[in-house]
Amino acid sequence: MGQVHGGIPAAAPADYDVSQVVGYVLKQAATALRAAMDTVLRPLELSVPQYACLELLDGQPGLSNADLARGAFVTRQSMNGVLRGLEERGLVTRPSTAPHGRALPSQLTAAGHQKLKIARGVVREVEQRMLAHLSGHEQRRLRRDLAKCVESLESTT
Amino acid sequence: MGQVHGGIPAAAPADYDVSQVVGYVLKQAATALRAAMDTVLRPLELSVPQYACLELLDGQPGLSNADLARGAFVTRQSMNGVLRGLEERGLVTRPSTAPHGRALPSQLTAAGHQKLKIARGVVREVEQRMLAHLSGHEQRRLRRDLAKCVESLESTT
DNA sequence: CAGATGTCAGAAATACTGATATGG
DNA sequence: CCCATATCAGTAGTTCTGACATCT
Repeated sequence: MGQVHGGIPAAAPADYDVSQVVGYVLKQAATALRAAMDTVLRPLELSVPQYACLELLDGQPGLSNADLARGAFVTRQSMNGVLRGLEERGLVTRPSTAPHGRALPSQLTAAGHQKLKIARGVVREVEQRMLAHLSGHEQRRLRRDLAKCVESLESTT
Repeated sequence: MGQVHGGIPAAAPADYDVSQVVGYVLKQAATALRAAMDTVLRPLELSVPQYACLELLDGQPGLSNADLARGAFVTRQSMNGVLRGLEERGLVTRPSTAPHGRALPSQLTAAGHQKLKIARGVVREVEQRMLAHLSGHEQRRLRRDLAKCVESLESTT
């Protein structure tokens, strides 16, 4: 029936085409990336937040639940569930008592590192497919422009 | 405690900084935009999917539920709920019987147009804030690059 | 028949809100 | 006191999955 994407609307006045709005395309890209990551991570029994959690812990061991939640763009409650799942499967360890404040610094186990290594491989393939038609320079430029958008949004929010 | 964003990790080997990955920044930007839109739409009693629905129906009157779901990047089930909410509030009309196939083409009411006019204003402000530090050329370039990413992801999926 | 659509149902993950308690 | 953290509870919106009927 009706076509959402692409060219010329049927009977609409050409005053405002949503698909030409940067924010719309941004959402579209993020959704497509999420779906693609989900597809390749599913065989590994990893959700996107779970993968993000492993990646964050690899880069910065000892992050707290709140840190991980911010880094994976989910709530603390959701990250708590994610962390428990990873802990049950032996990919992550958490101390039962807080060594310093209330924060429980998590760590990757050997199995966690191994799992991440595989996951990172398939996710990198997705990323490379996404950026296939962009040169190295264009990729860095895109990352920089997106970072500018984030900075602008977070400044006066 | 630990810092996720920004500079140099504390004790980690500098082999893979997640915050430098395009996909990560893409997700970050989409999340920030979503949050900002949510903030300004809340006083209007509109969720982001509801606003997207109004915007899509304004651009292409008569879109079906499935069309709207694809355009707003939600499932048909979710869009069904969104549509019912908008219908109850008199912003959208849907025929009770399908004029052609099974599709029920929705339309904006006068109240819907009025609501959209206000919502579009505040959303545009958010968008402009997001793009404040990008020139017109850079904005078009960003949109084009993001569209390339979408195309690449959707091609071989 | 295949394909798209609308609808319903259940399970799961997530978000939002509020509350409580602990530690810096 | 203020703030960040961890945790629990309830509500709600969303996704996913599967299923079924209708129409082209």
